[in-house]
Amino acid sequence: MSSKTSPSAARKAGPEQVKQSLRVWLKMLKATKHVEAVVRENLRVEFDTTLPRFDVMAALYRFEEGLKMSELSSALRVSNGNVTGIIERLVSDGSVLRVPVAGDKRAMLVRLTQRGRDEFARMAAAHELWINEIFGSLPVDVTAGLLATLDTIEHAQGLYSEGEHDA
Amino acid sequence: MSSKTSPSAARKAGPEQVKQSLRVWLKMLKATKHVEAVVRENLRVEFDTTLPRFDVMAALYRFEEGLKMSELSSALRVSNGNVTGIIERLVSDGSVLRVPVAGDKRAMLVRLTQRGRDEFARMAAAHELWINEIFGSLPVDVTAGLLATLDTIEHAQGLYSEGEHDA
DNA sequence: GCATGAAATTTCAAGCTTGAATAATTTCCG
DNA sequence: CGGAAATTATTCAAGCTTGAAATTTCATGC
Repeated sequence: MSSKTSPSAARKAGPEQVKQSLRVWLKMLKATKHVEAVVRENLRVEFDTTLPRFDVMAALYRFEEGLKMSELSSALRVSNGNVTGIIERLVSDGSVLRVPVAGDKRAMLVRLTQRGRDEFARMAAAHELWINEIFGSLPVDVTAGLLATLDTIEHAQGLYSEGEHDA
Repeated sequence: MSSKTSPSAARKAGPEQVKQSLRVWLKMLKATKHVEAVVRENLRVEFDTTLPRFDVMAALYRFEEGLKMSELSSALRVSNGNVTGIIERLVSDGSVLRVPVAGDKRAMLVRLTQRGRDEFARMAAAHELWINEIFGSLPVDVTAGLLATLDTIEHAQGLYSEGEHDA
């Protein structure tokens, strides 16, 4: 009768653990969305631009020599077609330049114009302050712990072969 | 000449702190996007649905009696017009029902159909497991610390009068 | 009753995002 | 060389998202 051996019981997640996981995730999501909303709003009001544009410019700022479309989309981890549209608008704004790649007629190199660089430098400076207004109040040991925990999350399940991590 | 008193120096954030804030934020954003991407992909592949739809259904699941469109959009913290489109699609899927509000011809109550409830229950169960796969490996004290830290972030700057917090 | 403003919702234009399909080019190999 | 496969980028349809404008209805005060 009592021969119930419950084979998978050892590795089974308790309902309490599942709930806690969910709770943490929802809070993390909420906090992230909150910060993102602040950044979006500030970008819109102070610089009349958007977060995706900002992200693209940030990537191009870092690679002065320019990036191929495919490099850009994989750096930002978004789809190819996505970047096409954003770059299009940045080009017509005069912030980004397209140059053909020597020796490969398929590829295009995109890079910031000087105007784009100046623009982004101003935005990045403001952005740093916005973020620091939110995160700057955390004690150093807390942010250190947060960094460590977030690292763990990223590597929690090696199911997805993450491409190159940017430094 | 040397009468520079630098009035704001006392409260000035050190460049090291700003950098650390930025580092934490970028990592938090990255981790959140990673988890979100997993959820989106799983919802798409296993249930042929989207995260926004899931979010709407989650809210409606919690309020069995239904919600007004305005209540729904403020619960999800998205724009009014946004919800309209999502509900439209959920209605034509047969997952959501619209009922007029007695005594107010402007308002509409939206609620899950039985089919919608069953659908969501299955999705929610799977969702819990996905999340637990990622967060379940964290030690209890770490998740506790994470929860506390995230709370601090939400309330770091009381610049925005947050509406009602959902429990 | 009636005007005036508030509230609830939809509509709209613009932009973001994805995954799939397409097109052009390059690379690999036989 | 010449064709199959891989790479690069764009196009496309569908859906999400926003803020603003428009619409309808309600509430208030006169």
